[in-house]
Amino acid sequence: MNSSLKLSNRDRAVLMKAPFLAGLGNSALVRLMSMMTISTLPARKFVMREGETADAFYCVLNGYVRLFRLSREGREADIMVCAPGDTFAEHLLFSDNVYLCNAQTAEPATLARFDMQAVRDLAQQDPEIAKALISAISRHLVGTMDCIANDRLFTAPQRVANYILSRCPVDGGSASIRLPFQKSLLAGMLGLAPEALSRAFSSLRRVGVTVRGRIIQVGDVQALKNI
Amino acid sequence: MNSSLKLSNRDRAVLMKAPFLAGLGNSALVRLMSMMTISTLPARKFVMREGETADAFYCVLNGYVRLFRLSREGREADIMVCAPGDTFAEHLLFSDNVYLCNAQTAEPATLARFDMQAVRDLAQQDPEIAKALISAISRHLVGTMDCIANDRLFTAPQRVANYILSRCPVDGGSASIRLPFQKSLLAGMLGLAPEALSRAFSSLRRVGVTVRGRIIQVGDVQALKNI
DNA sequence: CGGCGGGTTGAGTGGTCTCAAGACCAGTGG
DNA sequence: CCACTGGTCTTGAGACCACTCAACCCGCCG
Repeated sequence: MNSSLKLSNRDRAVLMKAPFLAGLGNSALVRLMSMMTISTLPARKFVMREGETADAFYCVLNGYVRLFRLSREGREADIMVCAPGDTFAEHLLFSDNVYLCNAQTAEPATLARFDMQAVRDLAQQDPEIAKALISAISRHLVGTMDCIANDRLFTAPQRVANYILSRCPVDGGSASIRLPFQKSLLAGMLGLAPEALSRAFSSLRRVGVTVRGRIIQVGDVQALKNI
Repeated sequence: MNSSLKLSNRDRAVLMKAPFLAGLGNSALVRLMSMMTISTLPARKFVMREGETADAFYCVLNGYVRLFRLSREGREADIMVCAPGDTFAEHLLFSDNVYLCNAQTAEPATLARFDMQAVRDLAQQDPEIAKALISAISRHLVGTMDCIANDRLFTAPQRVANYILSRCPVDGGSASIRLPFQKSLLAGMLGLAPEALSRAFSSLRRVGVTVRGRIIQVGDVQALKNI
C-alpha cells in the first residue's frame, strides 16, 4: 500500500465535490481533512474485510471500489460499487464496530481514509458534520433500496436498460456513453453473472443498443425507456 | 383514519424502546414527543405514496407496515417490512422531498407521525437527536444491504432458513417460533411469490421444519444452519 | 349452503446460472 | 512481423430455480 500525505489537484477536486463534504463550511472541512490520510492502492486490493473491527471509513477519490459479501462456499455478491466521490462504511460510525462486508479496489484507486473515532467525536460537536453524515448515509440507503426494487421488479435486460438510461445525458434521440469500468463490474452491480450481462446487451440490440468495448451507443433513448 | 392524541400504555412502551428514541435523554424525548401525532389505521391503508411530497416520517407502534415499489405494469416489490419500533422514511429528512416508495399497513396498525420540518430543525440544534437519526438510518442501511446479499447469494429455502434462524432464540436443539404476520407478507420480505414461500417451507420439512398456521417448529436448529 | 381470503399444490414456462469453449485484444518477446 | 500469452468478453448447451396460472383445500362467516 502506497501512502502519500499529499493530495493531487484532481483528487482534491473530487474530494471537495463529494456529497459527504460538498456542503460543509470551511472550519468543518479543515478539521475533517486534517485527520484524513490518503492512500493509493493497486487493483484487486482489499480495503476492508467482513468481520474486521471497523476503525475507519473511506471516500473514493479515484478508481472504483466494490463492496461485497461472501457466502460460505465462496460465492460473492456485490452490494454496491463506489465511484469517485462516494464514501463507504461511514454508516458504521454509530452502530456496529465490525465491517459487515468486504471492500476491494476494482482497479488502481486512491482513497481518503477517515478514522472512525475521530469523526465520531467531531460529529458529536459539530451539527454540520452530523448533517453531512446523515445526508451521505441517506443517499446510500436510497441507493440500496433502489437496488432491491430493481432486482425484484426487472429482468436482466431491463436492469441494463435502466443503468444505461441513468447515465444518459439526454432525454430523447440518440446518445453514446462510455462505461467507466469493466463489464464484469457492471454485471456485479446489477446482480448478474458476466455472461448474463453479455446476453442482456445482445438482447438490447433489437432496440438499437450497440456495444463495442466500453462504448455504448443508444439509437433511440425513448425506445429504450419502453423496455 | 382514526386519530387519537393519546398513547396507550403499550404503544408508549414500544415507542420508548424504539431504536430511534431509546438512547435519548429526557429533554430531547419530550421535544420530539410533543410534536408527534398518533394515528391508528385499518389494514391495507396507504400511509404514503411514491412521488408524494415527503412531509412526515413515521414510527410503527403496533402492527406491520410494508414498504414497496410499483412497476409500470403494476407489479409490486417489497423493499422492507417495518415492525413495531421501526421508523420509516426518516432518511428523507436531508435529501429528497418526495417519498420514493409506497407504504401500506399490512394489518390494523398504529403509527407515530413526525413532521419532517420540525425534526429537521431539532436535529440541527440537538446533536443527540442527530445521532439518533444517524443510528436509525444506519440500521436501515445495514438491513437493506443484508437484504441484497440475501437475495443474491441464497435460494428460497436458504432465505427462509435464514429468516427462521434470525428469529430463533436458541443456538441449538429444537425451537418453536410464531410468525408475527401473514405468510404472504413474509414472502414479500424475502423477495418471493407466496407460492415459492410455501414450497420453500415444504422443502425444509426434510431438515425438520414443520409449519402449522403461523407456528414454525424447528427440530434441530444446528441442522438448519447447514442449509 | 355458498362465498371469501389465505394457503397449498401441480404443470408449464421463462429467466438466469453454471460450465465450457471460443473470439477478441493488448502486450510481450522472439 | 509473427506467434504466444493472459485477460476480457461472448456464445452455446444444459440445468435449475422461481414465476405464472390454475385448481383445490381449508377455516370462517354470513
